[in-house]
Amino acid sequence: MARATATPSPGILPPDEHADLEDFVGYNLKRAYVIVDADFRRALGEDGLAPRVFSALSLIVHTPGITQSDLARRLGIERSGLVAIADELEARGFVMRKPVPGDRRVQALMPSAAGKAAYLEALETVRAHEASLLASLSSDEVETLVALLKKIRRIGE
Amino acid sequence: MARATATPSPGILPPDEHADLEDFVGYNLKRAYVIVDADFRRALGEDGLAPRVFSALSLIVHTPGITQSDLARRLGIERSGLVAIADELEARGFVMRKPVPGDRRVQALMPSAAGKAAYLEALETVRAHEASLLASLSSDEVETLVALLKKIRRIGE
DNA sequence: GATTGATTGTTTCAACGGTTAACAATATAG
DNA sequence: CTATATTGTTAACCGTTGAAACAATCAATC
Repeated sequence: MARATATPSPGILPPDEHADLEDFVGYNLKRAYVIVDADFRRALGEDGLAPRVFSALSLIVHTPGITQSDLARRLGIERSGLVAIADELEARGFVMRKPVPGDRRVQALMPSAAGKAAYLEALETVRAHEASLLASLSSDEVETLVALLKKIRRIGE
Repeated sequence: MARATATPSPGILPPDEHADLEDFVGYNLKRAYVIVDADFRRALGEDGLAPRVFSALSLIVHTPGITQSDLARRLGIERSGLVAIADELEARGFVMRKPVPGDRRVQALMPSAAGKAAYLEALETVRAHEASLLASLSSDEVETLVALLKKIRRIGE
């Protein structure tokens, strides 16, 4: 732990090195994210749903008829970025773009039966893999971790 | 919050919806990471150090003479990806590639005085911004968050 | 009812971060 | 000496994201 005292270079390094890279939330967040993200992709396989596609499908299944703009807002991305996601979901036959009577601009995203089934299956797979990956954490730890992450999320409006 | 009961579609949705998207560690990790990452870049400005460059510089300052391969391992990326980072650091005059007597393959990464100064300044900036961003979390909460994230990091070897 | 201003979905373009695969130079083990 | 491994590097590629523009459509205001 003590390394500043042995530094041969001029004393530019401050005595209070309390805020190392290892102590930054951002750095640890990134490193942890990379690990969990990789596990997710491993879980859903080579040509399975990517994380963002899974997230979109989840919201569509839970909120049938949601608009692309609304979905983008909910996911925190631009609506231009959501087009490719909706395209993929539609190409897989999991989601349909249905015109809305009142407003001819929007197209409601409706999950198909196959979409719902695929979602539930992926859900179970992801859940199992995440639980297995995080086996070294107690359920209490996971709970507080999620709570703290949600607290950070709440900062971004 | 009760939405399954009002779903007009056939009862494919299971009664135990405990594992929603919002409860996944991966999803919350990603969302929180995006927020903190954006704050980091905002803090260091348009043409400031990118997170990964800052991380690399930090390790070089704390471990003068570190090898590119070692640095890549420490950062959890491929050594091919580190070339661009080292290039940028060298172009900014923050780091020098110094040949090592014993082994003519490796080049030790040495921080310049400007590099050390730039690091310390960036360090302070990032620290202040992160503290301000996470003001809604107590120092205890930040501490446990970092501890939990490190626990996840430890999973990836 | 015509005009102004927003909103929606979309395309195109660029940037970034990262990986893989190859390569020459060099080092190490058998 | 010969095989094997490692280092730094380049080149090509992929996934994610944002920015900017656009036509179609809606809402509000005169």
